[in-house]
Order: sequence, then structure tokens, then C-alpha cells
Amino acid sequence: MAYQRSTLMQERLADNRQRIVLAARGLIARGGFREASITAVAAAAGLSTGAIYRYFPSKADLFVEVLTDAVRRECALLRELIARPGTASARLCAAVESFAKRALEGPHLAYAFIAEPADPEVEAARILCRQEFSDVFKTVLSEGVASGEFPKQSVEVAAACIVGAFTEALVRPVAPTTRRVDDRKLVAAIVDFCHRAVAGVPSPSRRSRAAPR
Amino acid sequence: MAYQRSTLMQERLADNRQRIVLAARGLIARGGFREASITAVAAAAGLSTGAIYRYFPSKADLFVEVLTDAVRRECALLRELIARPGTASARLCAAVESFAKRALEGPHLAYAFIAEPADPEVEAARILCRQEFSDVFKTVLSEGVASGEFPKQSVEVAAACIVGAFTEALVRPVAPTTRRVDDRKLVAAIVDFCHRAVAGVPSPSRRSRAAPR
DNA sequence: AAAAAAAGTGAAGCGAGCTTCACAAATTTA
DNA sequence: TAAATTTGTGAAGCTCGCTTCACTTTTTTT
Repeated sequence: MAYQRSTLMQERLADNRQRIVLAARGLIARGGFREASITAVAAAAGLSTGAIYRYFPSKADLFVEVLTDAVRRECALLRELIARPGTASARLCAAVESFAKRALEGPHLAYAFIAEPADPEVEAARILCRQEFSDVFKTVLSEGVASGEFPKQSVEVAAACIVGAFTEALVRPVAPTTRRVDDRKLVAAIVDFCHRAVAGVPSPSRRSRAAPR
Repeated sequence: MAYQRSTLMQERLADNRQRIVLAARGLIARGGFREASITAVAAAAGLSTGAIYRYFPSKADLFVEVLTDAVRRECALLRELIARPGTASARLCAAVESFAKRALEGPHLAYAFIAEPADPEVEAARILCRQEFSDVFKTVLSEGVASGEFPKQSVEVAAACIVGAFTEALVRPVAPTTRRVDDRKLVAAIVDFCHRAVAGVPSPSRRSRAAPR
């Protein structure tokens, strides 16, 4: 009869796989791709180097999964925010702000995901991830345009621009010995930019939010 | 008699050395340290790999020189701006703006210089470079405090904070397929931040500069 | 419990890139 | 021009990290 894994065994395997991904993500967050050698990942996951290759055909494939896994979670969160009740404007800002804040919590990780030079395979995965982000924002833009809240525009292009603005403005890898620029200000500025770009107005509500507190 | 290099020969050697440094800088600007292999540097400089080691004892030493060379030029420019006539406030802003603008012209290079994970030797050189930048700003801060233009403060710490703010806010490596956030806005925001931090006032002159144009 | 199948190990294979070295070319001295 | 010295070459050496593989351990089937 064909070999059949018990549920306990299946869980253990799934757990191993997850631990590998988490170990890789942790190492990347600490020191970029440089730190995430297979040896280091294996050690951090409590496995031998050979075991890694039972779960992933290559290092690049592992990195691609780390990337897409993180992006999937991120997109799910954003979709949830965007699906909530409220004006398109408010929901867009909430999504942008949420994304920006989280990216700033792990700037080194964000940099690795967005721009650190990597294998062609990983670069290819990045394109797809950008597209996924773009699609999320396209939803709320379309709704805003349909309701007349936003002026008529190419939501396809606008969504891509928002993602582009993120990735350009957000990535600030860790500078070890220095203090950070105030994250909230940066987030507010990015939210502001995106909102203005889409809504086509100076957005006084934004200004009043940025100033006090 | 002892061997003596002719001036022509000396010039050729100096030229070779300079070409190596420039080649390395160019490659780093294009694709980070990853692209700047000794083979690639040698090819770009029009020399053999072995020749590189007549000018630099190791790859790390070459990178350190690329770094310190660029920083030296940058600091010279900043010192010049700071030495000009005008209020401490204006000179500080001019220096910050100048620095920020130039960094944004080559974000990948800036990232490599400021934060890309590298050899310990290069990291050590970074600390010294930060110190050098810090010292430049300390000058104008001291003058501002002495003249009563800035409130009393630790210029040592404040200068370090300014450099820290830069390095955190500026580094935005290239995102290949997307358009950039408006550089001028980012520069203005950084100038604004630094000025406010030092002068301790909302700086209405800054606001009026950021809005129009 | 024995056999079969899968999962896990870690040392060895392998390639890429830094570095060295024996040799060639060029430059300076005599 | 010949000898001495320095500079330049590029293939070979070496190291490091990804990947593989023969073998052990664990899990499943009979």
C-alpha cells in the first residue's frame, strides 16, 4: 500500500517548513540576505543543511517563499482595512498608513524585500508582489472614482504609482549607531502624498492630522 | 643608483589608481557591492585582476578608499557651503539640502555607502566617515549657539543627530520599474526637520519655502 | 517485529570570487 | 644596449557557501 503520512507527522513537517521560513526571515531582518546563509538558516531552524533541501529546491526558492509569504500576509491585512466601511479617502489613507508603519518597524527586512540586490528569481518574485499590492489599492481607487469622491483617472496607473511611492520613500535600512527620524512624521507625509495624488486636492484633513498631537 | 620613477610614470600610476577607484564607484552605484567584483573592477579600469593588488592590498581596502574618497569630497563641499557668509540657520539648511540632493542622485551608491551590509573593515570606515560629517555640522552649530541664534545645546550630540537623520531618511535604493517620489519634497522635508531640530522653532521661513514653486 | 519508505544528517563535491605567484613587458640605470 | 628594477598579466590556489549524496534514524506498512 502507498505510504501515508499520519496527521501528527504532517503537522511536524509543516512546522519544520514554517520554522525554516521564519528563521530565514529573522536572519534577513537582522542583516539582509548576507546573513541568511543556508547554514545559518538551518541552525536557526534546528535542522541540518541537507534537511532544508527536502523542503526547498534551492536557496532562491526559499527566499522567494519568504518574500511571497510576507507579502501575502501584508496584502490580506490591507484588503481587510480597505473592505471596512468609510469613505474611499479614509480607507486609502488607513491602508497606506498601516503599510508604512509596519515597514518602518523592520526597515532592514523591508529593504531586503523591496530593493536589496538579489538573484534573478527573487527579482522576478518582486514584480509579482508589486502587482499584488497594486491590485489591492486598485480596488479602493476604483470605488472612489465610481462614487465621484476621486476625479476620473487611470486607477491601474495610480495604484502602481502608490506602490512605487511607498517603495521609494519607505526603505531606510538600519543605521546602527544613530537615532531614527520620527516614524510618525514620515508615515504622515507618505499618507499625505498618496492621498493628495489620488484625491487631487490639498487635503486639509491631512494637514490638521499631521500638526497636533 | 636607486630606481626613480619619472614624472610621466608617476602620473600614469596615479591615473591607474584613480581609474580603479572610479571603476569601483561606478559599479557600486549600478548594483551595490554585489556588482563590484575584483574581476569587474579590473575590466572596467582596463587592467588585469593582478594589477589591482599592486594598488590595493585587498578588496576591502579598495572599498574603504572608494568610501573615504567620496566622503572627503562631500565634506569639502559642505565645509565650503558652511564657510560662506549668512546666518547659521541659512548655512545649515544650505548644507543639508545640498547633501540630500546629491545623495538622491545616486541612491544605490548612497545606500552602499551608508548601510549596505559589508565587511567589518568597511563598517569601521563608515564610523569614521560619520564622525567626519558630524564634525562639519558641529562647526555651524557651534557658531549658531555662540551667536545666540540657536538655543544652548550639546552641539556634539546635535551634529550626530543630524547625520543620523540623513542616513535614516535619505537612503532609498533604486526601485527599478517605478517612478520616484518628488526628490525636492523629500529634500525640503529633511532640511525642515534638521533646521527645526536645531533652531527649536517651527521655522516659518521653511514652511513658506516648501509650499510655493 | 520485520520490511519498506520517508525524513534527517553532515561531510564531501562544486562553483564563484578573492588572492597569489611565476612569468612577461616596460621602465630606469649604467 | 645590457642589466636591474618595477609594473602588468592571467592562470592557478584557496576559501566560503550552496548543493548533493551515501548513510542513519524515524515512521509507516504488513
